Amino acid sequence: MGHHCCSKQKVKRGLWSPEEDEKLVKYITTHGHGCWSSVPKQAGLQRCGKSCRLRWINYLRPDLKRGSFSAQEERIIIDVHRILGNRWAQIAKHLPGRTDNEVKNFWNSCIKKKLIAQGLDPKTHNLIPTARPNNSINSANISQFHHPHSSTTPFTISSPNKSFETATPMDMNPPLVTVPPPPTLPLHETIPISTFQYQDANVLMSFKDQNCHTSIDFTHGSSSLDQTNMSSSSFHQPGFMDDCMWASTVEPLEAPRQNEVEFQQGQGQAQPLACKMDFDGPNEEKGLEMESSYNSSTFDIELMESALMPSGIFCGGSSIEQLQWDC
DNA sequence: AAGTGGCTCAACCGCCCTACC
DNA sequence: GGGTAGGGCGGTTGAGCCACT
Repeated sequence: MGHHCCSKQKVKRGLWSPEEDEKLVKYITTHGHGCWSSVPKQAGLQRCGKSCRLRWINYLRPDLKRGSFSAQEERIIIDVHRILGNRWAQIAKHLPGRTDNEVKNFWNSCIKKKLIAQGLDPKTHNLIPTARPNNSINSANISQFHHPHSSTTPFTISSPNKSFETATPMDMNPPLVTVPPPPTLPLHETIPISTFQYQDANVLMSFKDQNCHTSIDFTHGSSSLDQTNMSSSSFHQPGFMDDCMWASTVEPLEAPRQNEVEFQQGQGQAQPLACKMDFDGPNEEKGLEMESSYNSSTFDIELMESALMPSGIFCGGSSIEQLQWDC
């Protein structure tokens, strides 16, 4: 059964011929697509509007990048997928010229198998407990383990707080730096996550916790990230929240100021929470502190710095910090 | 040469969301 | 509020290709 937009008329299905492609390209480049359901008729095609849309988006668009994925693109897909999961359209937005379909196919045909071969669960990116990776992995080489696809990856575990680099053997969740719990676990703890340079950067954070209450303080040199534009309600909804964009404005202030964001999740299953914050501003050093109170058994924090740049995302040296507490 | 199985990827399917009436 | 259309997106399918037997 076809889509309701094309159920009324006879439509052709299957592969597109060069003639059909030519008709569609000619029409859209001169008229634009407008309403897709009217495109086939206007362009003289016996196709469903939806099919035209798909053909244009996935194949005929002039800004598409053809050819195989680069190592950097592969790394980006893996890193973003680890946070967002199978949200191909979202992942594809980080790869100029690539479509969600392309990313999805590449994942299913290539990356997924690579991860499995390395003993990693492609869904969680964690080590499969019973799996034995094909290649032996040195547990001390955390950065290499986490990003096995690129020796030149910009991601390094290089927290300014050296204690975070003291990792325990990676027998449970190898993609994360596991921090041994302190002898007496404090209910509240302030953790300096990282200090980094940024330029028009995003910070993408995900939380996977149980009954966790977290607040994050941003300090920003002589200016501040204004909290007033934040949609606070969306921060409290369970599940992934990549769309709760915090469109902060950076306003110069006379004195450093802190902003606090609170995340709270109710009882129940651990769920991934993610938020994305956009920062506009010049290169400046910014401190980021996280204060958390928790009573869960596991609490993962992941920070990723990226930059929206035409050549791709993710810039910076110590651009990712990952911590895990095992209480 | 023919058959088979695995792989890739373009295209479709079905569901969901939003806008509009 | 309910129905409908259009668009977006993730999952799935299947044609075509290739390597192997």
